[in-house]
Amino acid sequence: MKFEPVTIKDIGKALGLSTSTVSRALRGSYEISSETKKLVLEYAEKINYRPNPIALSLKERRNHSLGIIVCEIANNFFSQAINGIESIAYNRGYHVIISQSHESFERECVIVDHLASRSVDGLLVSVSSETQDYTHFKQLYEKGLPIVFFDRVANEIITHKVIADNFKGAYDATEHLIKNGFKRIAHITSAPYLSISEERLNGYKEALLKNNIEYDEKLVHYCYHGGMIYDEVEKALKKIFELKQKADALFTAGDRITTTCMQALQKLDKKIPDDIAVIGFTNTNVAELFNPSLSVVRQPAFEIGQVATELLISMIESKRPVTEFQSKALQTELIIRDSSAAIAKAKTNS
Amino acid sequence: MKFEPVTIKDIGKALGLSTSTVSRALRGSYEISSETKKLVLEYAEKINYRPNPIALSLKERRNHSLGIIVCEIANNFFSQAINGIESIAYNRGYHVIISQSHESFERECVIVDHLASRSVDGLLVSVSSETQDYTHFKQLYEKGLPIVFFDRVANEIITHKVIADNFKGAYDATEHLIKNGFKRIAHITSAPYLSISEERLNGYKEALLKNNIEYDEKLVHYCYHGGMIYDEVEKALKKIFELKQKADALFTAGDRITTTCMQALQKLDKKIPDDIAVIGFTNTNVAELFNPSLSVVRQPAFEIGQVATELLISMIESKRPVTEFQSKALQTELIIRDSSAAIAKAKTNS
DNA sequence: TATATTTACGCAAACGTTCCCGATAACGAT
DNA sequence: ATCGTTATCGGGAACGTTTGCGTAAATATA
Repeated sequence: MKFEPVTIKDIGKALGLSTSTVSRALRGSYEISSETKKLVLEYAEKINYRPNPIALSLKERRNHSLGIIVCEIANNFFSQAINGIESIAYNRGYHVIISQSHESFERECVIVDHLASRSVDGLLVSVSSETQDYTHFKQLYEKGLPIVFFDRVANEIITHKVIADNFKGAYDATEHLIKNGFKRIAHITSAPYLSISEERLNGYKEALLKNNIEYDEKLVHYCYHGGMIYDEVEKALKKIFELKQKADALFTAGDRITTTCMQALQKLDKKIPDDIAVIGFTNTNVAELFNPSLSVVRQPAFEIGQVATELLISMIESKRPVTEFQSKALQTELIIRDSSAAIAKAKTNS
Repeated sequence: MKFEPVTIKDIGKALGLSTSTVSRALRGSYEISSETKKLVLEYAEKINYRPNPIALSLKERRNHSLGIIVCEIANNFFSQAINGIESIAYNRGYHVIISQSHESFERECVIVDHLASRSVDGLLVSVSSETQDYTHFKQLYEKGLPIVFFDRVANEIITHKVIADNFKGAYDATEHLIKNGFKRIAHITSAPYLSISEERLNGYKEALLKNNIEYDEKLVHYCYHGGMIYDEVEKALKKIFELKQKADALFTAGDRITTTCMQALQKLDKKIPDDIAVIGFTNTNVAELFNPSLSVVRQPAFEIGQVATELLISMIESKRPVTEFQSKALQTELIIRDSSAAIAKAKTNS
């Protein structure tokens, strides 16, 4: 099928004008007589003329579109972040092109190559859980393609970064468990080299330290696929339950990891919070419907998307090369529900 | 910031060749000597040349990109459908541009206008819950822009359509409730003029009819914003509970409506399934974590996205105008859990 | 009346690519 | 020696738009 749109040339031919005159008339240039302008405008309206954005892109060497790279759309945090991105982008006249790495480094490379070869003006990136090497981003970035990282950032690339305050979120969650009497707190997180994993692990450690609980690395497990693979999560949980010194609580770091853990715990027939208390990073909006209702660390995903997009667009539209970069950390929200409630035994201790 | 990419012209200049020769060499044309080819290829590789997709689009008058219009990404059904769309699109060399109508007719019109003005080769659409007028689609479609509808379709436009078998899905869900002893089955659905609402309502009615239960329109409520507005859902529920002849079960038609209903029921302190049994259309993957675990009608969202995309691409790439159109209905899956369990009282009846 | 200024428009280049036409040279066939 | 082939490459138009420059006519100024 072919889609035959009307061009500025067609208008010129129909009205006996040159393309330049038509172009200027449409843009309201002062050097076109008002009658001609009116003529052109009316005719353009009549035949429903729309300028060809591709031709414009070629001419202006930009696209008015932003590329987004995330691991997965079907993830509460990212879908909310994308909403934030979109809300800003559309107001500023930018399209948004979303790609999913599906937590694969290889796919991420392909996407970056594909996307960035001049079909977008800038990139909003949350790296895949497999990504340890950032040269594919670095190359483009050094060539002048604006990139802003959010959530999972590449620390070695000097640009704007927008994250949740993962350290504090993890600290608060862990301390909340401690305050409720739990002492053996397991931690299941994503790949260790991810920025978010490190930040959250540090928050977890710091809370233990401040409360005089020894850090035990046997309680920490990494899911290299960010919770996307059920077996990986179940294995981690099983190891935790096999410990001689039993764990009494679990802090999960990641949207997908949290929900997958809940599923695995259900399958393993563990009672929450009696067998194990749970709190986790997640942006699901149905946490209160869970059995038991789920305590969560909620990230300001929408705002993160917004802030990142504003920074990216400011980079794109900046005349001079940008030299000052921001790293923003937005506050998380600790929402206490039943899954982390102090158990009877623990309560008597407090 | 500016992004200065290397062009075919740069290669030509560096190698003392014309742009045409370089172009042909890169495409492996037979009329270029193998030495020249090798020279060009190696140099292109060295400086990491990438063809400018915008220039190609202008020349070939196509974009290799598909526009997606859905109400909301943060919706299990749509995010899964988009995954299906993407899986096909990327394999066929198409980009995907996602836009959200947020259930607003006005926004939908703006998006269609913006997207379709030649920045995409085709459109995959699930209309907003406010949409009753399809002229914005019809205009573009008649001009030759390929459009495939999925989920919420525009029946008056003759093109490919891909949906779940909503009639059967609703029929099965309703009949399941009836078989479990429920007789006063309420139905909360989206806007009445949406294709999915009508199809699901008909399935619901048919199941009642086949089982000799009178249809009572007082039991049916429409949420014109597809469950996105909490109050709308709560109001519908309250009306149902105010009925003299009490409802004993609820069948919800829509991802967002189902989860919002669950939240409202919790807030209204209703016990499921004792006060009211629940089954609903939803693609959430945490239904078994709910309290109680939620019985659902699950749509093959991923496959719907895939099939729709294949049909769209076949339209785009068809040489001759397409005249034969398909309407595919994929089977839903009924997953029984506790929220629709026969209650003790009902059980004795059976 | 001669010149300067304004008004209103057209020409053509440019963005990066492809591809139709030629053009040139080498070479074998006549 | 002439011609037709073949191999190899370049010129230039085209895709749709913007924009610097040129220029004709109309008007104002001297």
